[in-house]
Amino acid sequence: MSTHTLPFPFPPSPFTISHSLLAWWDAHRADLPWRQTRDPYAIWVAETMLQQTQIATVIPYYERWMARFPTVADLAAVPLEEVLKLWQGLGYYSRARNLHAAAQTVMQRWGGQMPRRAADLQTLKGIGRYTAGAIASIAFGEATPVLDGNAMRVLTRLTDYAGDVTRSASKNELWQLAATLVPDSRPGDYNQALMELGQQICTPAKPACLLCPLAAHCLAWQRGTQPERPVQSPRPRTPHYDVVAGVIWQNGQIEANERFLIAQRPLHGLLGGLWEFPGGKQEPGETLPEALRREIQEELAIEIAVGEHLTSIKHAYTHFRITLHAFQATHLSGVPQHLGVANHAWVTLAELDDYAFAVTNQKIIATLRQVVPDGVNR
DNA sequence: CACGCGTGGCC
DNA sequence: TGGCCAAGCGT
Repeated sequence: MSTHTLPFPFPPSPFTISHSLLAWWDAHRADLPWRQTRDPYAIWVAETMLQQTQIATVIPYYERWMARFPTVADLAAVPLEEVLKLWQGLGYYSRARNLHAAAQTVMQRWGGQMPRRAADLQTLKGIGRYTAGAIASIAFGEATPVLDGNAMRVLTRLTDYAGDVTRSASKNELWQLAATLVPDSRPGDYNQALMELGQQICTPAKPACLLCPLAAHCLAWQRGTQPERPVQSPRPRTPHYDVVAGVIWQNGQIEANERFLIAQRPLHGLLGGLWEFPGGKQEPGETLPEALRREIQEELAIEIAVGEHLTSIKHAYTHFRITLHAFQATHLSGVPQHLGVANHAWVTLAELDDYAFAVTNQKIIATLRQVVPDGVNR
C-alpha cells in the first residue's frame, strides 16, 4: 500500500475501497480474450489497442494480431508494411509503428524478454504511464497504479474532485490518489476492476449508482454531483474541409488489369504510413477539379485531366471534419512507371488488398469495385 | 504543457 | 445532426 498523502481529504481507508471493488469485480468481471493469459506481450498488445478505443472494436483486431504475431519475436521480425496492414481501420497508427519498433527494442536490448518493472516498461516506445502500469500490475503483479478515462471518472466522483481534468496538474493529483488506493494484493485485478467499474457502472451519463459497490463511500453520490464530475474545459468546435482525391488510370476506357496510382503518406503525422489516392485540401476560391490538378502537380509532378466524379465521403475525425470528393482522372502524357517519388505505386484493383488504407480511402476502393466491370482485374 | 493523432457508437 | 466519449502517447 502506498504511503503518499492525498492532496485532499478522503476518509475511507484504501483497503475498504479496494476490498469492495475486488468483491464486485469477482462477481461481475467480463470475459475478454486478453484476460485468459498473463503473457506480458499479449497484455501489451491488448492495452495498446485499447488506448482510446472501445473493447468491442478491439476484439477482432486482437484475435487477428495474436494469430499472426503470437510472440514479440514474431512481431519484431516482420516488415512495418505488414503490421500497418493488420492495424488498418483501427486508427491512431503511431500505436502500430511504436509497437513494431518497441518489439525490436525488446529483442535487442532486453534479450527477447519484456521488462518487468513499470519504470523500465515506460522506456519503450508507445508505452506511457498508463500502459506501463497496466502491464506491470496485470502481468507481473507490481502494486503500481493505472489512470485511464474510466478510472479518472470513478475517482473524481468518489472524492467529488472539482479540478479541471484536462489540466495535467489535476491528472497528477488523481494519479497520486490512484497510487494510494492500489493494494499490494491483486493489484492487476484491482486496476482492471477500477476501470471496469467506470465502464459498466460509473458511466459518463446516467451512472448506475444504486448498483455501485463504492456508493457508500462516494462523495458525489452523497452530494448529487455525479453529472458534474469530472470537470472538463470544453473542446473547440471542429472545422470542416473539402478534400479531393484522384483515382488516376491510364485511359478513359478501363482496360483489363488496369493499374491505379496510389501514394504512401509520410511516416509521421495524420494517417502516417498509410496509402491513399493522391490529392489534398481544397483552397478558398478553387473548384474541386482545380484543387485536384494542383495537388497532383505538387505531389507527383504530373499533369492530369479530371474526369467523372466517383463518390463523396463525409468523415469526422476527432478535431475536424472532411468531405472527401473522389474523381476519376487520367494522366495527360501517358503513364510513367517512375515518377521520381519514392512512395508511390501503380497497382491493379486486386493488388490494393495488399496495402493499408484509411477508412475514407477504403470507401473509395469499395466504390471503384462497383464501377470497374467484373472480369477486369480478377 | 497543450496539442495532434482515427474510428465507431451513442444521443 | 454535431458533439462527446472511448483501457493514452509523443512531442
